[in-house]
Amino acid sequence: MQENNQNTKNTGHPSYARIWQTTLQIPSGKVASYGQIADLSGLPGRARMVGKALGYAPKALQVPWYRVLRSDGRIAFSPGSEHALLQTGLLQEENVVVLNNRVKLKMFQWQPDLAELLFKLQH
DNA sequence: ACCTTGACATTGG
DNA sequence: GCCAATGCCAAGG
Repeated sequence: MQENNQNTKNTGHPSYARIWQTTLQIPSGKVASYGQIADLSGLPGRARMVGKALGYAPKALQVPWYRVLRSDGRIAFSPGSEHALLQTGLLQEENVVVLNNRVKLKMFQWQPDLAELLFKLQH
C-alpha cells in the first residue's frame, strides 16, 4: 500500500474514479469483495485493479476501502499486520464481526439493487 | 455437507 | 522485471 495523494492531482488510471464511486455505495455495516466491486464498476475480472485503486483513493473522498475483502471474506492484508488490524478495527466500529482475519459473507455481504445502483452511479 | 486454512497461478500497475 | 489490498482450489476438520 502507498500513501494517498492529498487530492491535488494524479487521478491515476481512468477507471479508478469509477471504482471509488462504486465502493462509496457500500453501506455501513456491509462488505463487498474486490471482484464484486470490479464487476459493479463495469470492470469484470479486474479485482486486482480494485485493490490498487483503493490504495490510491484521495482521502478527501472518504472511500470506505476497509469494506472490501477477498472473495471468501478474508482480509487481504497479512493477518496481524498493521493494515489488517486497522481494517479490522474500522469494520468492528460498524458492527461487522471479524474473527481470525475474516468476515462471514453470509451475514455481511452487500447485495445491492442493481437498477438503483446503476442509477446512482450515473448522475 | 459445510467451513477453514494454506498455497499458488495469474494479472496488471 | 518485480511484486502484490485476488481468486481459487485442495486438504483437513
